[in-house]
Amino acid sequence: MMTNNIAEQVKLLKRGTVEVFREDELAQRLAEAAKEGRQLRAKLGMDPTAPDIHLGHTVVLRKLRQFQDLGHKAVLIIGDYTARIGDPTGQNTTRPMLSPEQIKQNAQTYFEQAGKILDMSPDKVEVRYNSEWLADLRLADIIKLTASMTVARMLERDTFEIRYKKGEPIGVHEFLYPLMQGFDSVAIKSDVELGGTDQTYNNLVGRDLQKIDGQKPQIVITMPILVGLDGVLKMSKSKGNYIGVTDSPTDMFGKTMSIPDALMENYYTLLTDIPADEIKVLCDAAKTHPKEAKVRLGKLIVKQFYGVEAAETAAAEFERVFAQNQLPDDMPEVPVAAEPMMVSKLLMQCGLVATGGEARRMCIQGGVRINDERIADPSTQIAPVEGMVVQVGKRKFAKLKIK
RNA sequence: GGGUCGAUGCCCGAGUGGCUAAAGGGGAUGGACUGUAAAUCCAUUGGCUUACGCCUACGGAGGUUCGAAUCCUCCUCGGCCCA
Repeated sequence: MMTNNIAEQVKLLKRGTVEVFREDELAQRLAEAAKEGRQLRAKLGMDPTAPDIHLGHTVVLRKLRQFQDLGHKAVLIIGDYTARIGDPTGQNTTRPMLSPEQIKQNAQTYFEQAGKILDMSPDKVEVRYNSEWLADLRLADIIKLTASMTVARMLERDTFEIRYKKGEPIGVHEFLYPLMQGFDSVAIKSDVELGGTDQTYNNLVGRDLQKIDGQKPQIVITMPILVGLDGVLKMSKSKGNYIGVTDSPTDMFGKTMSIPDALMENYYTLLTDIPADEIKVLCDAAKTHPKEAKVRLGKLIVKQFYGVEAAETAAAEFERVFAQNQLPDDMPEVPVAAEPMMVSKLLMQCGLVATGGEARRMCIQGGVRINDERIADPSTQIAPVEGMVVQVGKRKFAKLKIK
Protein backbone atom coordinates (compact mmCIF):
# COMPACT_ATOMS: atom_id res chain seq x y z
CA MET A 1 0.00 0.00 0.00
CA MET A 2 2.68 2.38 1.05
CA THR A 3 4.80 1.34 -1.89
CA ASN A 4 1.98 2.00 -4.25
CA ASN A 5 1.41 5.41 -2.78
CA ILE A 6 5.06 6.27 -3.14
CA ALA A 7 5.07 5.08 -6.72
CA GLU A 8 2.25 7.45 -7.46
CA GLN A 9 4.04 10.32 -5.81
CA VAL A 10 7.12 9.64 -7.85
CA LYS A 11 5.06 9.58 -10.99
CA LEU A 12 3.51 12.92 -10.14
CA LEU A 13 6.82 14.49 -9.25
CA LYS A 14 8.39 13.17 -12.39
CA ARG A 15 5.88 14.76 -14.70
CA GLY A 16 7.40 17.47 -16.83
CA THR A 17 10.92 16.96 -15.48
CA VAL A 18 13.94 16.45 -17.65
CA GLU A 19 15.94 14.32 -15.27
CA VAL A 20 15.82 13.08 -11.72
CA PHE A 21 19.14 12.21 -10.12
CA ARG A 22 18.22 9.67 -9.06
CA GLU A 23 14.76 8.36 -9.31
CA ASP A 24 15.33 5.38 -7.04
CA GLU A 25 16.74 7.69 -4.39
CA LEU A 26 13.70 9.91 -4.66
CA ALA A 27 11.37 6.99 -4.04
CA GLN A 28 13.48 5.86 -1.16
CA ARG A 29 13.65 9.31 0.38
CA LEU A 30 9.92 9.81 0.08
CA ALA A 31 9.30 6.47 1.78
CA GLU A 32 11.76 7.33 4.49
CA ALA A 33 10.12 10.66 5.18
CA ALA A 34 6.71 9.05 5.32
CA LYS A 35 7.94 6.46 7.77
CA GLU A 36 9.72 8.95 10.01
CA GLY A 37 6.92 11.46 9.66
CA ARG A 38 9.28 14.21 8.66
CA GLN A 39 9.13 16.78 5.89
CA LEU A 40 11.62 16.64 3.09
CA ARG A 41 13.56 19.84 2.55
CA ALA A 42 13.20 20.90 -1.06
CA LYS A 43 15.65 23.61 -1.94
CA LEU A 44 15.28 26.29 -4.54
CA GLY A 45 17.81 29.06 -5.04
CA MET A 46 16.78 32.56 -5.92
CA ASP A 47 18.87 35.27 -7.47
CA PRO A 48 18.17 38.54 -5.67
CA THR A 49 19.36 40.64 -8.58
CA ALA A 50 16.39 39.89 -10.79
CA PRO A 51 13.31 39.69 -8.63
CA ASP A 52 10.65 39.76 -11.29
CA ILE A 53 9.15 36.37 -11.83
CA HIS A 54 7.89 35.23 -15.21
CA LEU A 55 6.34 32.01 -16.43
CA GLY A 56 9.77 30.50 -16.92
CA HIS A 57 10.33 30.61 -13.18
CA THR A 58 6.93 29.20 -12.50
CA VAL A 59 7.84 25.91 -14.14
CA VAL A 60 10.15 25.16 -11.24
CA LEU A 61 7.92 26.84 -8.69
CA ARG A 62 5.00 24.68 -9.73
CA LYS A 63 7.13 21.61 -9.17
CA LEU A 64 8.12 22.91 -5.77
CA ARG A 65 4.49 23.45 -4.98
CA GLN A 66 3.85 19.77 -5.64
CA PHE A 67 6.34 18.92 -2.93
CA GLN A 68 4.55 21.27 -0.57
CA ASP A 69 1.22 19.69 -1.41
CA LEU A 70 2.70 16.33 -0.52
CA GLY A 71 3.50 17.76 2.88
CA HIS A 72 7.10 18.79 2.39
CA LYS A 73 8.90 22.02 3.00
CA ALA A 74 10.15 24.48 0.41
CA VAL A 75 13.47 25.97 1.42
CA LEU A 76 14.07 29.16 -0.48
CA ILE A 77 17.63 30.35 -0.59
CA ILE A 78 18.20 34.01 -1.27
CA GLY A 79 21.57 34.06 -2.94
CA ASP A 80 22.64 37.37 -1.53
CA TYR A 81 26.23 36.26 -1.21
CA THR A 82 26.47 34.32 -4.46
CA ALA A 83 25.12 37.40 -6.19
CA ARG A 84 28.51 38.93 -5.64
CA ILE A 85 29.84 36.64 -8.30
CA GLY A 86 26.91 36.26 -10.59
CA ASP A 87 25.95 32.93 -12.01
CA PRO A 88 28.30 32.10 -14.88
CA THR A 89 25.26 30.64 -16.60
CA GLY A 90 24.42 34.17 -17.55
CA GLN A 91 26.78 35.93 -19.88
CA ASN A 92 27.73 38.56 -17.37
CA THR A 93 30.49 37.83 -14.98
CA THR A 94 30.88 40.10 -12.05
CA ARG A 95 27.87 42.11 -11.12
CA PRO A 96 27.63 45.24 -9.10
CA MET A 97 27.15 44.46 -5.46
CA LEU A 98 23.70 45.08 -4.14
CA SER A 99 23.08 46.87 -0.91
CA PRO A 100 21.46 44.84 1.87
CA GLU A 101 18.38 47.04 1.56
CA GLN A 102 18.16 46.39 -2.14
CA ILE A 103 18.48 42.66 -1.62
CA LYS A 104 15.84 42.69 1.03
CA GLN A 105 13.52 44.60 -1.20
CA ASN A 106 14.11 42.28 -4.14
CA ALA A 107 13.54 39.28 -1.92
CA GLN A 108 10.29 40.81 -0.77
CA THR A 109 9.14 41.27 -4.35
CA TYR A 110 10.11 37.72 -5.09
CA PHE A 111 8.08 36.32 -2.20
CA GLU A 112 5.03 38.27 -3.15
CA GLN A 113 5.23 36.95 -6.67
CA ALA A 114 6.25 33.41 -5.76
CA GLY A 115 3.29 33.38 -3.40
CA LYS A 116 1.08 33.21 -6.44
CA ILE A 117 2.37 29.70 -6.95
CA LEU A 118 3.77 28.53 -3.64
CA ASP A 119 2.05 27.82 -0.38
CA MET A 120 3.53 30.47 1.85
CA SER A 121 2.23 29.16 5.17
CA PRO A 122 4.99 29.04 7.80
CA ASP A 123 5.17 25.27 8.07
CA LYS A 124 5.56 24.94 4.33
CA VAL A 125 8.28 27.48 3.66
CA GLU A 126 11.64 28.34 5.08
CA VAL A 127 13.64 31.29 3.87
CA ARG A 128 17.37 31.58 4.24
CA TYR A 129 20.00 34.02 3.03
CA ASN A 130 23.21 32.33 2.03
CA SER A 131 25.38 35.07 3.45
CA GLU A 132 24.37 33.45 6.71
CA TRP A 133 26.94 30.71 6.18
CA LEU A 134 29.05 31.97 3.28
CA ALA A 135 30.09 35.33 4.69
CA ASP A 136 32.04 33.81 7.56
CA LEU A 137 33.99 31.17 5.69
CA ARG A 138 37.71 31.50 6.22
CA LEU A 139 40.30 30.99 3.53
CA ALA A 140 41.08 27.59 4.98
CA ASP A 141 37.45 26.58 4.51
CA ILE A 142 37.45 27.86 1.00
CA ILE A 143 40.62 25.97 0.13
CA LYS A 144 39.00 22.83 1.42
CA LEU A 145 35.97 23.55 -0.69
CA THR A 146 37.96 24.19 -3.86
CA ALA A 147 40.06 21.11 -3.26
CA SER A 148 36.96 19.02 -3.79
CA MET A 149 36.87 19.98 -7.43
CA THR A 150 39.28 19.72 -10.33
CA VAL A 151 39.77 22.20 -13.13
CA ALA A 152 38.96 19.53 -15.69
CA ARG A 153 35.66 18.86 -13.99
CA MET A 154 34.91 22.51 -13.68
CA LEU A 155 35.50 22.94 -17.40
CA GLU A 156 32.96 20.24 -18.10
CA ARG A 157 30.37 22.79 -17.32
CA ASP A 158 28.85 23.66 -20.63
CA THR A 159 29.00 27.39 -20.19
CA PHE A 160 32.63 27.29 -19.14
CA GLU A 161 33.49 24.93 -21.92
CA ILE A 162 31.85 27.09 -24.53
CA ARG A 163 33.36 30.28 -23.26
CA TYR A 164 36.77 28.69 -22.93
CA LYS A 165 36.70 27.39 -26.47
CA LYS A 166 35.50 30.69 -27.80
CA GLY A 167 38.37 32.38 -26.06
CA GLU A 168 36.11 34.39 -23.82
CA PRO A 169 37.39 35.41 -20.43
CA ILE A 170 36.51 33.32 -17.44
CA GLY A 171 37.28 34.77 -14.04
CA VAL A 172 38.73 32.33 -11.54
CA HIS A 173 36.19 33.54 -9.00
CA GLU A 174 33.48 32.19 -11.28
CA PHE A 175 34.66 28.72 -10.41
CA LEU A 176 33.55 29.49 -6.91
CA TYR A 177 29.95 29.91 -7.90
CA PRO A 178 28.97 26.25 -8.21
CA LEU A 179 30.88 25.50 -5.05
CA MET A 180 29.10 28.17 -3.10
CA GLN A 181 25.74 27.08 -4.36
CA GLY A 182 26.61 23.50 -3.59
CA PHE A 183 27.67 24.48 -0.12
CA ASP A 184 24.22 25.94 0.42
CA SER A 185 22.86 22.42 0.15
CA VAL A 186 25.28 21.26 2.81
CA ALA A 187 24.36 24.17 5.05
CA ILE A 188 20.64 23.61 4.92
CA LYS A 189 20.81 19.83 4.63
CA SER A 190 18.56 19.69 1.63
CA ASP A 191 16.89 16.46 0.55
CA VAL A 192 15.97 17.65 -2.88
CA GLU A 193 17.09 20.52 -5.06
CA LEU A 194 15.02 21.83 -7.91
CA GLY A 195 16.19 23.89 -10.82
CA GLY A 196 16.15 24.39 -14.54
CA THR A 197 18.42 22.27 -16.69
CA ASP A 198 20.82 25.20 -16.76
CA GLN A 199 21.39 24.52 -13.08
CA THR A 200 22.17 20.83 -13.46
CA TYR A 201 25.88 21.19 -12.92
CA ASN A 202 25.57 23.50 -9.94
CA ASN A 203 23.02 21.28 -8.29
CA LEU A 204 25.02 18.15 -8.80
CA VAL A 205 27.97 19.83 -7.12
CA GLY A 206 25.68 20.15 -4.12
CA ARG A 207 25.30 16.39 -4.15
CA ASP A 208 29.05 15.88 -4.18
CA LEU A 209 29.68 18.30 -1.37
CA GLN A 210 27.02 16.70 0.76
CA LYS A 211 28.61 13.30 0.25
CA ILE A 212 31.97 14.66 1.28
CA ASP A 213 30.34 16.15 4.34
CA GLY A 214 28.82 12.79 5.21
CA GLN A 215 25.27 13.80 4.41
CA LYS A 216 22.82 11.93 2.29
CA PRO A 217 23.18 13.49 -1.14
CA GLN A 218 20.26 15.56 -2.30
CA ILE A 219 18.09 14.37 -5.13
CA VAL A 220 18.40 16.74 -8.05
CA ILE A 221 15.38 17.40 -10.20
CA THR A 222 15.81 19.42 -13.35
CA MET A 223 13.01 21.11 -15.22
CA PRO A 224 13.00 22.19 -18.85
CA ILE A 225 13.83 25.76 -19.65
CA LEU A 226 10.73 27.49 -20.87
CA VAL A 227 11.16 28.91 -24.32
CA GLY A 228 10.25 32.56 -24.65
CA LEU A 229 7.59 34.15 -26.80
CA ASP A 230 9.94 34.32 -29.76
CA GLY A 231 10.02 30.54 -29.82
CA VAL A 232 13.78 30.33 -29.79
CA LEU A 233 15.51 31.81 -26.79
CA LYS A 234 14.89 30.97 -23.20
CA MET A 235 12.29 33.12 -21.55
CA SER A 236 13.97 35.97 -19.77
CA LYS A 237 13.27 39.47 -18.74
CA SER A 238 16.27 40.92 -20.48
CA LYS A 239 15.25 39.37 -23.80
CA GLY A 240 11.81 40.85 -23.44
CA ASN A 241 10.26 37.57 -24.54
CA TYR A 242 8.43 36.82 -21.32
CA ILE A 243 5.08 36.74 -19.63
CA GLY A 244 5.45 38.16 -16.16
CA VAL A 245 3.33 36.90 -13.30
CA THR A 246 2.33 40.49 -12.63
CA ASP A 247 1.33 41.16 -16.23
CA SER A 248 -2.29 42.20 -16.57
CA PRO A 249 -4.75 39.49 -17.61
CA THR A 250 -5.06 41.18 -20.98
CA ASP A 251 -1.32 41.14 -21.56
CA MET A 252 -0.94 37.60 -20.36
CA PHE A 253 -3.62 36.43 -22.69
CA GLY A 254 -2.39 38.49 -25.62
CA LYS A 255 1.17 37.34 -25.23
CA THR A 256 0.05 33.74 -25.05
CA MET A 257 -1.84 34.18 -28.29
CA SER A 258 1.30 35.37 -30.00
CA ILE A 259 3.48 32.36 -29.27
CA PRO A 260 4.36 30.20 -32.25
CA ASP A 261 2.02 27.21 -32.63
CA ALA A 262 4.91 24.84 -32.20
CA LEU A 263 5.36 26.08 -28.66
CA MET A 264 1.89 25.21 -27.47
CA GLU A 265 2.58 21.65 -26.51
CA ASN A 266 5.52 22.77 -24.44
CA TYR A 267 3.51 25.44 -22.66
CA TYR A 268 0.61 23.11 -22.00
CA THR A 269 2.91 20.55 -20.47
CA LEU A 270 4.92 22.90 -18.34
CA LEU A 271 2.36 25.48 -17.35
CA THR A 272 -0.88 23.56 -16.93
CA ASP A 273 -2.07 20.33 -15.38
CA ILE A 274 -3.78 19.05 -18.51
CA PRO A 275 -3.02 15.33 -18.96
CA ALA A 276 -0.56 14.41 -21.65
CA ASP A 277 -2.99 12.56 -23.95
CA GLU A 278 -5.37 15.48 -23.90
CA ILE A 279 -2.54 17.83 -24.81
CA LYS A 280 -1.78 15.66 -27.80
CA VAL A 281 -5.29 16.17 -29.11
CA LEU A 282 -5.19 19.89 -28.45
CA CYS A 283 -1.92 20.37 -30.23
CA ASP A 284 -2.76 18.31 -33.27
CA ALA A 285 -3.88 20.82 -35.87
CA ALA A 286 -5.95 18.14 -37.58
CA LYS A 287 -7.97 17.59 -34.42
CA THR A 288 -8.11 21.04 -32.88
CA HIS A 289 -7.88 24.39 -34.59
CA PRO A 290 -4.66 25.94 -33.30
CA LYS A 291 -6.32 29.20 -32.42
CA GLU A 292 -8.88 27.39 -30.32
CA ALA A 293 -6.18 25.46 -28.54
CA LYS A 294 -4.27 28.64 -27.91
CA VAL A 295 -7.28 30.44 -26.54
CA ARG A 296 -7.76 27.62 -24.09
CA LEU A 297 -4.11 27.78 -23.12
CA GLY A 298 -4.32 31.52 -22.61
CA LYS A 299 -7.34 31.17 -20.39
CA LEU A 300 -5.70 28.46 -18.33
CA ILE A 301 -2.64 30.59 -17.74
CA VAL A 302 -4.56 33.72 -16.82
CA LYS A 303 -6.82 31.69 -14.56
CA GLN A 304 -3.90 30.59 -12.43
CA PHE A 305 -3.09 34.13 -11.50
CA TYR A 306 -6.37 36.00 -11.72
CA GLY A 307 -9.18 33.46 -11.65
CA VAL A 308 -11.72 32.20 -14.16
CA GLU A 309 -13.63 35.40 -14.54
CA ALA A 310 -10.60 37.47 -15.44
CA ALA A 311 -9.55 34.78 -17.89
CA GLU A 312 -12.89 34.88 -19.69
CA THR A 313 -12.88 38.66 -19.77
CA ALA A 314 -9.38 38.77 -21.17
CA ALA A 315 -10.29 36.30 -23.89
CA ALA A 316 -13.41 38.22 -24.84
CA GLU A 317 -11.52 41.49 -24.85
CA PHE A 318 -8.88 39.97 -27.09
CA GLU A 319 -11.45 38.73 -29.51
CA ARG A 320 -13.07 42.12 -29.71
CA VAL A 321 -9.90 44.13 -30.16
CA PHE A 322 -7.95 41.91 -32.49
CA ALA A 323 -10.43 39.76 -34.31
CA GLN A 324 -13.03 42.50 -34.71
CA ASN A 325 -10.74 45.50 -34.62
CA GLN A 326 -12.68 47.32 -31.96
CA LEU A 327 -11.31 49.45 -29.19
CA PRO A 328 -10.14 47.91 -25.94
CA ASP A 329 -12.21 48.35 -22.81
CA ASP A 330 -9.79 50.31 -20.79
CA MET A 331 -7.15 52.43 -22.39
CA PRO A 332 -4.64 54.47 -20.48
CA GLU A 333 -5.94 58.00 -20.12
CA VAL A 334 -3.44 60.68 -20.93
CA PRO A 335 -3.90 64.24 -19.81
CA VAL A 336 -3.07 66.77 -22.52
CA ALA A 337 -3.57 70.46 -23.01
CA ALA A 338 -6.31 71.52 -25.43
CA GLU A 339 -4.00 73.43 -27.77
CA PRO A 340 -3.51 72.04 -31.27
CA MET A 341 -0.18 70.39 -31.87
CA MET A 342 1.57 68.20 -34.38
CA VAL A 343 0.76 64.51 -34.37
CA SER A 344 4.34 63.63 -33.51
CA LYS A 345 4.17 65.77 -30.38
CA LEU A 346 0.87 64.26 -29.42
CA LEU A 347 2.19 60.73 -29.83
CA MET A 348 5.13 61.52 -27.63
CA GLN A 349 2.95 63.07 -24.97
CA CYS A 350 0.84 59.95 -24.97
CA GLY A 351 3.94 57.87 -24.50
CA LEU A 352 3.11 55.86 -27.59
CA VAL A 353 6.47 56.56 -29.18
CA ALA A 354 9.84 57.37 -27.71
CA THR A 355 11.14 59.95 -30.14
CA GLY A 356 9.95 62.44 -32.71
CA GLY A 357 11.63 60.49 -35.45
CA GLU A 358 9.77 57.36 -34.47
CA ALA A 359 6.48 59.25 -34.47
CA ARG A 360 7.28 60.50 -37.92
CA ARG A 361 8.07 57.05 -39.19
CA MET A 362 4.94 55.55 -37.71
CA CYS A 363 2.83 58.14 -39.53
CA ILE A 364 4.55 57.63 -42.85
CA GLN A 365 4.26 53.88 -42.52
CA GLY A 366 0.59 54.09 -41.83
CA GLY A 367 0.62 52.97 -38.22
CA VAL A 368 -1.04 56.00 -36.68
CA ARG A 369 -4.75 56.38 -36.17
CA ILE A 370 -6.73 59.02 -34.40
CA ASN A 371 -10.37 58.21 -33.76
CA ASP A 372 -9.83 55.37 -36.20
CA GLU A 373 -8.73 57.69 -38.97
CA ARG A 374 -5.32 57.10 -40.42
CA ILE A 375 -2.95 60.03 -40.14
CA ALA A 376 -0.22 59.68 -42.72
CA ASP A 377 1.28 63.15 -42.64
CA PRO A 378 3.48 63.69 -39.59
CA SER A 379 3.02 67.43 -39.75
CA THR A 380 -0.75 67.24 -39.36
CA GLN A 381 -2.04 69.50 -36.63
CA ILE A 382 -4.31 67.86 -34.11
CA ALA A 383 -6.62 69.65 -31.75
CA PRO A 384 -7.03 67.35 -28.75
CA VAL A 385 -10.60 66.64 -27.75
CA GLU A 386 -11.78 64.93 -24.60
CA GLY A 387 -12.04 61.19 -25.19
CA MET A 388 -10.10 61.26 -28.45
CA VAL A 389 -8.48 57.88 -29.12
CA VAL A 390 -4.92 57.78 -30.34
CA GLN A 391 -3.52 54.52 -31.69
CA VAL A 392 -0.09 53.45 -32.83
CA GLY A 393 0.25 50.05 -34.42
CA LYS A 394 -2.22 47.37 -33.47
CA ARG A 395 -1.81 47.33 -29.78
CA LYS A 396 -0.87 50.72 -28.46
CA PHE A 397 -3.76 52.93 -27.47
CA ALA A 398 -4.29 56.09 -25.46
CA LYS A 399 -7.37 58.07 -24.62
CA LEU A 400 -7.00 61.80 -24.27
CA LYS A 401 -8.16 63.69 -21.24
CA ILE A 402 -8.13 67.45 -21.50
CA LYS A 403 -6.44 69.04 -18.54
C1' G B 1 57.40 40.09 -17.56
C1' G B 2 57.99 39.70 -23.29
C1' G B 3 55.55 39.31 -28.05
C1' U B 4 51.22 39.74 -30.85
C1' C B 5 46.15 40.62 -32.21
C1' G B 6 41.72 42.95 -31.03
C1' A B 7 37.66 46.78 -28.95
C1' U B 8 32.49 49.54 -34.54
C1' G B 9 25.35 51.14 -33.99
C1' C B 10 20.36 46.56 -29.73
C1' C B 11 23.58 42.02 -31.19
C1' C B 12 26.99 39.79 -34.83
C1' G B 13 30.06 41.86 -38.34
C1' A B 14 32.37 44.81 -42.89
C1' G B 15 35.08 49.04 -43.35
C1' U B 16 42.62 50.98 -43.12
C1' G B 17 42.32 59.13 -44.69
C1' G B 18 37.23 62.16 -47.97
C1' C B 19 31.73 58.99 -51.95
C1' U B 20 30.44 56.79 -43.91
C1' A B 21 25.01 58.13 -39.71
C1' A B 22 28.82 54.02 -41.30
C1' A B 23 28.05 47.56 -46.14
C1' G B 24 25.75 42.80 -44.82
C1' G B 25 23.10 39.70 -41.47
C1' G B 26 20.15 39.00 -37.03
C1' G B 27 16.68 41.13 -33.93
C1' A B 28 13.00 44.77 -33.30
C1' U B 29 9.09 47.93 -35.11
C1' G B 30 5.23 49.60 -38.94
C1' G B 31 2.36 47.97 -43.32
C1' A B 32 0.07 43.80 -46.62
C1' C B 33 -1.64 38.72 -45.75
C1' U B 34 -3.62 36.07 -41.23
C1' G B 35 -5.52 32.95 -36.31
C1' U B 36 -1.49 39.31 -32.56
C1' A B 37 0.80 31.46 -35.38
C1' A B 38 4.23 30.12 -39.24
C1' A B 39 5.92 31.45 -44.11
C1' U B 40 6.24 35.48 -47.55
C1' C B 41 6.52 40.58 -49.44
C1' C B 42 7.36 46.00 -48.63
C1' A B 43 9.27 49.70 -45.33
C1' U B 44 11.81 51.67 -40.99
C1' U B 45 15.71 51.02 -37.35
C1' G B 46 21.22 57.60 -33.42
C1' G B 47 18.94 62.46 -31.68
C1' C B 48 16.74 67.33 -32.85
C1' U B 49 14.21 70.46 -36.32
C1' U B 50 6.48 70.60 -39.74
C1' A B 51 13.04 67.46 -43.02
C1' C B 52 15.89 73.00 -45.52
C1' G B 53 19.46 71.32 -42.47
C1' C B 54 21.99 70.77 -37.54
C1' C B 55 24.19 67.84 -33.56
C1' U B 56 26.22 63.38 -31.42
C1' A B 57 28.55 58.62 -32.65
C1' C B 58 33.16 53.65 -34.33
C1' G B 59 36.83 51.53 -26.05
C1' G B 60 38.99 56.53 -23.34
C1' A B 61 42.19 61.03 -23.59
C1' G B 62 45.24 63.90 -26.60
C1' G B 63 47.74 64.80 -31.54
C1' U B 64 48.72 64.94 -37.14
C1' U B 65 45.56 66.66 -41.34
C1' C B 66 41.67 71.22 -45.19
C1' G B 67 39.35 66.42 -43.66
C1' A B 68 40.08 60.56 -39.08
C1' A B 69 36.15 54.74 -37.44
C1' U B 70 40.51 54.71 -40.51
C1' C B 71 47.40 57.67 -39.21
C1' C B 72 50.50 58.86 -34.37
C1' U B 73 51.03 58.95 -28.71
C1' C B 74 49.40 57.57 -24.02
C1' C B 75 45.63 55.00 -21.16
C1' U B 76 41.67 51.15 -20.12
C1' C B 77 39.84 46.33 -21.14
C1' G B 78 40.29 41.53 -23.50
C1' G B 79 42.23 37.18 -26.67
C1' C B 80 46.40 34.22 -28.10
C1' C B 81 51.66 32.74 -27.81
C1' C B 82 56.35 32.62 -24.97
C1' A B 83 58.30 32.75 -19.94
